[in-house]
Formats: sequence, structure tokens, C-alpha cells
Amino acid sequence: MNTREQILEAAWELYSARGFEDVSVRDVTTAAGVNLASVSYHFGGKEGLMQETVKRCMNPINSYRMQLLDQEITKYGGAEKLPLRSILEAFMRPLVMPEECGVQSGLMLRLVARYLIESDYAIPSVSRDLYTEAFQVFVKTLLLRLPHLTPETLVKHIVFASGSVVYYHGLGKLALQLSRSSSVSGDANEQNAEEIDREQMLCDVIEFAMHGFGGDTHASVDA
Amino acid sequence: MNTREQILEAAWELYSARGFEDVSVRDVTTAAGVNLASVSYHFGGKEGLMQETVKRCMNPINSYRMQLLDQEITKYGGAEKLPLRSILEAFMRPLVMPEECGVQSGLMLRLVARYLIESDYAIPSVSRDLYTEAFQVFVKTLLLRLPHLTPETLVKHIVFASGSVVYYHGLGKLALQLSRSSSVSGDANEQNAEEIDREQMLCDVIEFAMHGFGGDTHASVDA
DNA sequence: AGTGCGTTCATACGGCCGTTTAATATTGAC
DNA sequence: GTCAATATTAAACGGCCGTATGAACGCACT
Repeated sequence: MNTREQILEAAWELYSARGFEDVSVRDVTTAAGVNLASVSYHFGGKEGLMQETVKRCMNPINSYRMQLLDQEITKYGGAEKLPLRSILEAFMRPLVMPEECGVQSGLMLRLVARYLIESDYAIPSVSRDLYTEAFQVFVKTLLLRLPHLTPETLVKHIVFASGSVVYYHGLGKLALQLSRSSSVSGDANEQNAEEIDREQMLCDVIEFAMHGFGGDTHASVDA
Repeated sequence: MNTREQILEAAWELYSARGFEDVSVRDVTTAAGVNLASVSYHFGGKEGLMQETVKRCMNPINSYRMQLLDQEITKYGGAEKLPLRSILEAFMRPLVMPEECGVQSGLMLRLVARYLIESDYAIPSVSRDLYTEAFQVFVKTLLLRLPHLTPETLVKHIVFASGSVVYYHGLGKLALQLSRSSSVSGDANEQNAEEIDREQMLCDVIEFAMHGFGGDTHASVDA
């Protein structure tokens, strides 16, 4: 029964790093140190392995979102008193800091981005339900706080915020290089920029999104 | 000499629709109605074709960005008098409405998203220069308008805004479904949502981003 | 000891991949 | 018209892909 876990762990790392379509079953089983046929046996095939991999990381993410939201609700004594910042952070922090809910490494966002794009926007039933639940809860909570906005607008804004964080995680380093390299750039190929400050990124994107939602940047416990 | 163009056209459509790694050279040549070996002959191989494809669509995009920016500058009589909205629209409209600069179809954003992700964030020299130029011009222009912000902050915000539009284009339909489907959803597989209103999307994301930049939502010719 | 079942294994299969080759067709300058 | 350069073609190459097969293994249970 250990084989299954070894496969999932290797699959997670490889898919995150290189993408779903670019990683062969052989790559996964070799990295996991198990037999090639194990994937067919345990997951029915490559497609099954991919779905299970996504499921295994999206479940904790969405649970963590709910958990953070609940924490803030009790902290502020009611969902209707939640600051906008708390709601946004509860939604986005699990994406940026997945290790806080047991999903290892910052490859999370790359995997999500890859999956959403490669799967041709047809999220399979596995993760569709998870997404649906989390999405609806957050839209509902936001609606309490921003009753003058329509649910459609709120959805748009959540998507905007998610896009910001996903995109920035992927392009942040590069973009900063581009903006700086107006001066001498030495070789154009130095791709080894310092690791990105994810906590700072989270803070930045929340700040950006809060303005987008039209919320007050500062304390807004009073409503 | 027509073969080359037919290949590029077919490649553009297929790459946009299905992704780079998922489209074989045979797929492209078959769709183009040319011989398999033509790709090697004209582009040196699949890698060369991919790069040329990206180049052929990013060149017009970045030119269009500059053109829109210049239009607004003359319209308002000086780069320092540009409303924030004009700058943001000049940057994002070409992504959302590529057909306005001769890049056909709304598959543009998917191709960009795919390329950025699949190429492992290592934008090859081909498009790197184009991006660099456009990025620096826009950062510089934004700096005129928002001198209290640092260039790093501006870069972040541009990336946030780009991420919003790319992500929303990919997920918008799905997200709206998710938010609505709290009620009856019939089959969970109806993926045939109506086409997205791109002009509206552009407007929404500009509005969202403007708040994020801290700019005034309304006319800001007066500075 | 023997039986049955879940698991792991080495191996093989057919298929598609990107690229190469060498022959043929087309072009354009002289 | 000739001839070299350019362009296109059909066919084949080796390689990796996902999956299937059937044998071997571990082990609880009788």
C-alpha cells in the first residue's frame, strides 16, 4: 500500500515542475522507484493519476480556506462583521502558502495554472465540486460584507484576484528583471533571480484586490 | 513561399486551441495541407515553429500597445497628463482584442498563458526583447502619472492586472457557472456557456485594476 | 502445506512522436 | 535552354509513449 503514496508524491513533484502532458508515466514510476504497471493498477491509467494528484492537493487547500474563514469569523464575532481583508486572505493564502495546510512547496500555483489551462477549462468532476463549494461560500460571505455588489461582480473580482496571484507567482521574478534591466543587463540569460518573497506577494495582491473590491484599505471592522 | 505562411496560420490556431506540447508537427502540417518535412525545412524543427508563432502574434500586440499609448498621449497633449485609465487600456486592450491589430481570434490569451507556463517561465530571447521594451515604456509612463509609487510596485500592479485578464478569460465562464449553480444545475457537464463579452471584461478588469493602482475611478485629466 | 487474493514485476505491443534522407519539382538568372 | 539554388515530396528512422499481459511474490487464513 506504500506504492500508491510513493507514486502520488513523485507525481505531484514532477507534474508541478514540468506539467501534466510533459511527464510520462515512466517518469513518475522511475522517480517513485516502483514498477511501471503500478500506475495502471492503482489509478487505472495516467488520467486517473492526474486527477487523483489534483484532488490530493486541492482538498487541503479548500479545507484550509474554510478553516481560515471560520477563524476570522469567530475572531470578529460574526460573518457580517468580517473585514474584507480577512475574507480575501482566507481565499488566497492557501494558494500562496500551501505548506501551511500540508501541501508541500510553492509549486502549488504552477500546478493549478497548468491544470486549468491544459485541461481546456473543463475541470473534471473531481475538483469541480470542491471548487464549487469554496467559491459559493466565499461569494456568500463577500455578499454580506459588500451587499451593494452583485454576485456576478463578486465572482469576477475573486477571479481577478486569483489571476493576479497565479500570474504574479509565475511572472513576478521575470517582470521585475525586465523593469530593472533598462540599464546594463550583462547576459540576457541570467534566470537565477532570488526566490520571491511569497508573504510579501500575498500582502501585495491582497492590497491590490481590496482596492479593486472598492473596500477601505484600512481597518473596517465597523460596518 | 506560401507554405511557410500556411504552416504559421495552422500552427497559431492549433497551438491556441490545444497547447504547444499537445500539438504535433503532423497535426500542423496536415491542417496546413503541406508536407511533414516542411516544418523542419522552414523553421528548423518544432521549437523553431513555436517561437516563430509566438513572435508573429506578440509583435503586433506590443506594437498596438505602443500605438494606443501614443494616440492617448496626443489626445491629452502630453504623457504626463494621461489618465490612468488610458494607460491601462493601452496595455490590456491588445491582449483582449487582438483582432484589432490583425491577430485573429480571442485565442490570444490562451496562447499567451500556455506559452508562459509551458515554457517554464523562461521566455526565449525572441519575445523577451519585445516584452522588455513594452514593459519599460509602460512602467515609465505610469511613473509619470503616479510618481509616488516605486517602479517595483508599478511592475507588480501591471502583472496583477495582466493576470486578472488572462485568468478571467480562461475561468470567467466557469466561475460564473459555479456561482450560479447553487440552484439546480441539470447536468454538471454543460460546458457550453455563452461566449464571454470581451469588451465588458476589458472594462471590468480595467476598473478593478484602476482601484488597485489607487487611481481615481473617474476622469482624472486634472492632475 | 495449501489456497486465494491483492500486489508487484519484467516484458511486449501498437502507435505516435520529431527528425532525417534522398529523390523530385520548381524557380529564376544567365 | 541550361543550370544551380530553392522548395517540396514520400518514405523511413529510432525513440518514447500509455497500456496490457501473464507470471511471480507476500501473506493471511484454513
